[in-house]
Amino acid sequence: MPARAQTAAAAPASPKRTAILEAALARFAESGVNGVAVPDIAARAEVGTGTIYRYFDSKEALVNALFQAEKARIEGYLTTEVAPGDDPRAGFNNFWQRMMDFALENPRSFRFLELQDHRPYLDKDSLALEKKVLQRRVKASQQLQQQGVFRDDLRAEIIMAIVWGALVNLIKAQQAGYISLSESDIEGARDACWRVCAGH
Amino acid sequence: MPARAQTAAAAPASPKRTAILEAALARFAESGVNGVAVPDIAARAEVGTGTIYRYFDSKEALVNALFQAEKARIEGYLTTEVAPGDDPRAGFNNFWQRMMDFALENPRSFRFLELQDHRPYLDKDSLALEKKVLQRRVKASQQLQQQGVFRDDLRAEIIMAIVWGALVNLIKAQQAGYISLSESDIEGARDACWRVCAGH
Amino acid sequence: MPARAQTAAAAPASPKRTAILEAALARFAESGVNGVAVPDIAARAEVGTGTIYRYFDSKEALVNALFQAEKARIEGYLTTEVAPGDDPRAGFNNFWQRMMDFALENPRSFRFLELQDHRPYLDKDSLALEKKVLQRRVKASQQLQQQGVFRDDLRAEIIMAIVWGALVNLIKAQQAGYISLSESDIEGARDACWRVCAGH
Amino acid sequence: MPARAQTAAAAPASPKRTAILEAALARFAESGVNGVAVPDIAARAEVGTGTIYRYFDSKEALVNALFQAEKARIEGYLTTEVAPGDDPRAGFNNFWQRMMDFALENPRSFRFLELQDHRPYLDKDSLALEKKVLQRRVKASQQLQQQGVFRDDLRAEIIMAIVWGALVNLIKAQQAGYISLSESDIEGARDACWRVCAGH
DNA sequence: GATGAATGAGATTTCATTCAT
DNA sequence: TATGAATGAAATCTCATTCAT
Repeated sequence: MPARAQTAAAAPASPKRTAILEAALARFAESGVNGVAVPDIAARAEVGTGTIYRYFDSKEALVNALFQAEKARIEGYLTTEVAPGDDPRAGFNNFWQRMMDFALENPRSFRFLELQDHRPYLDKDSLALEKKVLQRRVKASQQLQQQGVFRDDLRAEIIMAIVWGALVNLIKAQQAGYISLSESDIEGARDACWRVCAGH
Repeated sequence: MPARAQTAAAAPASPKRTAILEAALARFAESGVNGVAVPDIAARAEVGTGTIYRYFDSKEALVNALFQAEKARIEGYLTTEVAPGDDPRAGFNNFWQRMMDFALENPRSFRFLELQDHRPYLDKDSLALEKKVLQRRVKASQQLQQQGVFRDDLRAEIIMAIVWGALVNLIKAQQAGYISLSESDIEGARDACWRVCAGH
Repeated sequence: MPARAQTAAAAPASPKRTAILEAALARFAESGVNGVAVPDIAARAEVGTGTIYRYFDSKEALVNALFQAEKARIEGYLTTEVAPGDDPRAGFNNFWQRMMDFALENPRSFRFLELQDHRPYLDKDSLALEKKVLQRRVKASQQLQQQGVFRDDLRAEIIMAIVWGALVNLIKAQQAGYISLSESDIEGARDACWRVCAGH
Repeated sequence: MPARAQTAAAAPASPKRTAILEAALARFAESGVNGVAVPDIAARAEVGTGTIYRYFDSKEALVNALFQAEKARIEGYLTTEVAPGDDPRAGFNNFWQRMMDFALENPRSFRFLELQDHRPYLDKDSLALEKKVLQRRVKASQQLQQQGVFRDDLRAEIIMAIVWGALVNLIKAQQAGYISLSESDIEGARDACWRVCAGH
């Protein structure tokens, strides 16, 4: 059996299960979790309504499984092994570009994760996962501070919150049609955020 | 205290109406728009269910009235007359502090506005108001660019999106309990964002 | 105190009471009893909602009072003293014309009485009144049979049901816009109904 | 037995759908459309409340479907092919008898159709159907006039309105318990109505 | 007496979930 | 295992009636 990216919950992959998760993502991204009825998802996944309940205990469970899967997906996309000698600035640029690429290639995933209406559905595991992901990012920032790359007059959590908030808001503004990001906009924003992180 | 903007919709204030809006804000901030039934709001406002429908045509209309009122409130809070000779850096610091104060004093308002699950309820007026508010902020940024205060190698929309996104995410992280912002955190974050805006 | 036409229930006349009954008639004729809310009637009568409940115990009581008043009105309109020597054919023509005139002059009264959606509201008194009115008409037919004017191979009730049904349906068809009744249509219909009643 | 007209709306028959329509007819005939709540119908049909909404978009849609079905049913019952050589008087007698039979066999259908409180619910299709049915009857009368069977000093619409009004009122009076129709009453009424139609 | 804002029981409708096939 | 028709609890909304002013 091939090694498989660990999905958050130990859940057997299967074509139907995958189809359901994809359909749910598509519909949730369009209309929000509350705006989508379970039979809608079934129709989009081309399975029977009851089949969804064979793979997920409830709509809530489906939302959580999807949340955890997408959270894992974006994390997998963003995470890179950093070798000791790598140029930190190039690493930051790389991270920035990956995130932009992810949002461009997976707009539905991005929308679903940033749409906040799944929040009342999230269970302990999902919330724990979210916390873990945040902590991992904070830890990375702290390392960069210790290496003298990031300025240390600002707590790592604060740096992270600023950069992540900026990044997410740029993408949301673009998806909402408020702005359109050119290559140079993206680079300019990236450099501006670098000024947030990096010392004088 | 900042000048208060005129309440968005031309609706006669009345104690019951006010109580309903307050109750709705409290409940929506807690559980999301979709997680709150109209009788819940009525109970919290200590009015009959039917009374809500005397003041608002529907739950949707209530959400829109609340959205517009809170949007106007935060705008009123943030907006200041800028005299030509004012120090731009002090103005930025002032803006930053006002926003932090607003979030501290009106956590429910902030949560409601940033909770995205009202989006499917928003009508043309609400969306237009949101756009107007954004445009006003962009215009302010453009002026600062023209005055040579903000760097001009980054479009004003981009600057705005970064700073606003950062600000909102800091507050959300605090409200979610992920971080706790001290005075110096707030000042540090403010200065970091100033580095986003201001030239070299 | 002036002599006053006996309203079915012993109810004190008063300007407000009259205004309420008129408003109710107007609105019921437009939208049906079920399609009209009590505050609508109050608005049309230019009185407070509560005032209606000073004059009538309930919406049901109002419907009954109106039913009885209008039933009495149409009866008063149709009833004539018949002197022994009067020409029976002229009497019939007269009755026919009165009914047509009534429907023309009081379209709302006619519509309300023929609209059937008040039926579930009617109380014992209203139903008794309706029965009494019918019996009076049957009795008149019987007298005409005894006088040899109406044919006696058909029970008086049957004759009445036919003529009244025809008359009402003609007026309803006109009010619904299905037909438009000219003078000669009315006379032709009258003569056709005379053929129902009169012998050989 | 008369040829049955195609069910008005192109809706797939199904046991549940049929049960719902039957239950609705029974309850509406008893208490009027406004006097019956949807769960009442569901209980009578022995289905869940939600099931009604699987088959009909709304209570209004259910009323219209029922109206159209019953209108089609009575039309199918009344309509016969007339061969050129048929005796017109026998045809009239036959029509009369069919209508009486229908009312006897389908008292609820008759009551529902004559109860006017469905009127505010009727949609364009239902009103168009009603008009079509009326026009068909008028046309039949006109043909009889052209054949010299019906007198031509009275417009066909007027003849129809009289005869139909008489017929309906007889049945209503019987259903209301005001009169009881014997065989000879029915024949006498029929012959009286023939005198309305037929010449000289 | 007159008012009309307030009420809450009850109506219509939705949708997450079940279960017979 | 897969299905989707059926369900009924719960949501939104209406309106006859009350009662403090």
